[in-house]
Amino acid sequence: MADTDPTETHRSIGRELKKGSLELVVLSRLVRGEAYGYEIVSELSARTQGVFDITDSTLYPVLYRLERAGFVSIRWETQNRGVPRKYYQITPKGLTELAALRAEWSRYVGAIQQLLTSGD
Amino acid sequence: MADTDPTETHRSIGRELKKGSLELVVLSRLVRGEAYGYEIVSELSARTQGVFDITDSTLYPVLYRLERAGFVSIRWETQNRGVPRKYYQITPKGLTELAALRAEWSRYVGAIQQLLTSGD
DNA sequence: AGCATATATCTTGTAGTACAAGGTACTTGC
DNA sequence: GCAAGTACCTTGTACTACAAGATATATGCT
Repeated sequence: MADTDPTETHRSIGRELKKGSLELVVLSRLVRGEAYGYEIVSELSARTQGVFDITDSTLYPVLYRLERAGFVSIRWETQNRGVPRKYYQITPKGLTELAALRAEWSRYVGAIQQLLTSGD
Repeated sequence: MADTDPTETHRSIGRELKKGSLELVVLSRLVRGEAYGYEIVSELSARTQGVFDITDSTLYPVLYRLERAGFVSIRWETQNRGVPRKYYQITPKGLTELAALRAEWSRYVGAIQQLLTSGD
């Protein structure tokens, strides 16, 4: 077993940081207007200069969760040219959730900031 | 199967938010001086007014990970009165890691902030 | 003495999650 | 024809926070 790799200290920090904030980010995007999955993936990476870099196999389960909870609604667009697209829109319930997530995020970031700058 | 609970939307948001930032928080605490597990648990909750609330069964695996990676060192203190305490100190390697985690955290928070305030 | 409570550590099992890897379907360019 | 890009979805894996429980020592109460 290759269990004693000295270089295997912290495989990927950012991976775990995304947990819990993905819903917030996606819902926040949908406030600006409807969008489809593939669009969101490439947009997030571009807008954050690659910091928030996710794959489609990460996003689709997120969208499915949001849909199942009633935070987004779906509209299929089978256009003449190209693969059919599944457009997602934020619902009133989703807007409420977004406000809660924003508050939670602020509280959490504030708490960590307080811990990091504890010059006590 | 109780799978269709309407009230089961987002069990606990904060739970997932902690992932990836626990190492940062713990190492940051140890810069102020050595501490033992039970102490850290109660201190974090108090310092953040209950926002960053973890249990000991969450912290101990974290400390074990940090120790295994060489980011903290251990000193047992078997005093006359009370249960023996396991004191943790941050190592030079841990200080380097802390700097990296701080940078990663800043980048990540900055990226999200940018996404949330995109008035475009 | 007996027993609950607080301190302090550790282990096991569970649910949730990001992501790699792969699959399907349609369209355009070579 | 066929590779590459777009766009969707599924399965399996590694990691994680945490509940639940176990263990040991000391103090307070009856």
